[in-house]
Amino acid sequence: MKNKNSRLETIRLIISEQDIKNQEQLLQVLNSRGFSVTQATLSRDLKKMKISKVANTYGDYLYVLPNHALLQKKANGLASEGISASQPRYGFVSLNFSGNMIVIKTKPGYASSLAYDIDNHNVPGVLGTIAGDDTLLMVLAEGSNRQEIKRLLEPIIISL
Amino acid sequence: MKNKNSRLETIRLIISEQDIKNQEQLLQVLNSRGFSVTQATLSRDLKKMKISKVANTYGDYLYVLPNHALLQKKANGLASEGISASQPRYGFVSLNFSGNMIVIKTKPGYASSLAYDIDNHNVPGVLGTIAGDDTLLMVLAEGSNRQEIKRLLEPIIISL
DNA sequence: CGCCATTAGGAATATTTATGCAATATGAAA
DNA sequence: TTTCATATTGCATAAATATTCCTAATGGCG
Repeated sequence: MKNKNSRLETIRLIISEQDIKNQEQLLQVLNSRGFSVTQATLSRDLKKMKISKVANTYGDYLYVLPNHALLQKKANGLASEGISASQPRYGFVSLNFSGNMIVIKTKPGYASSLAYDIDNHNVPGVLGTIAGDDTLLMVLAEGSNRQEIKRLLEPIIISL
Repeated sequence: MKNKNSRLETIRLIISEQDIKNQEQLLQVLNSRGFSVTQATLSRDLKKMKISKVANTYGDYLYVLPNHALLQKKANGLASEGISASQPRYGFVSLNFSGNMIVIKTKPGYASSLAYDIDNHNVPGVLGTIAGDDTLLMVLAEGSNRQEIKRLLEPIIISL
């Protein structure tokens, strides 16, 4: 049962882990993980997360997460002002500032969904994000206060 | 009326030129171009070409070609320090400076083709670009003049 | 030519997804 | 707490898309 956010997060995980070809199937999987909702709710959930169905090489249409990045990068920031998660969400690993940028490392595959969530929160001072597979690059507005941005990001990354 | 292949090609063209949100709408456009078919045929056509519907930044689900790089549209709008499209009809959404970088936001799927184009123009002062799905990051040479760079970029963005 | 296999496509229908409405829950403000 | 606003969700149904079934048209090939 749990709450909506954990359901959304679970949906993202399921979508990225296995081939889901319709909402009925997604419903089954969610049930097996303790979530009980109707197809109507799933339709709304998917729309909210901008999830869509695209064809794979075999022509099967499967649900996929949005904002899949085309590039992967590696970062090597310094860590004096970073965050380390106690109860990491989204496979969060680390966060470091470098110049007017933030580099967030995640477990493989998690970067884009975290980027999606950060984008959705419209954090002031964050001009944009680019996500690879396990690295998320955020560009900050000039004059941004690092502590302030960190304070705003922390609940998004860690909470729940 | 013509043959199937020219219809398929026309569909591809329409999809990449305008925002099509359902098969009914596509049907209208095809009619206006002299093709007369039913929704059933369109469904088959779209499947054959692996076309799918994905959400744009505003949450509207639109048909897109399987290869995002094929999306080529035109950009309009430009502005003061940065450039921003007040009513973004094309891929370009906004441009902002931050330190020695520029962040360009585009509609989903457009960033990489814009990056490609900018790279090809060898704009002096632009060291390199990296693109995600809807965000393009450009790294500028130190001491670059913003107005100068903007002046060089504008025609590229607008003429896309 | 006649015969068969293949392809294309319409009409009707099935399947899948989205939504209007109403009920309940949650949260904020007084 | 009470009240008002907003969010969440299910149910029923609408809308959108896919498919089944059938007919025609086409192209070898003997």
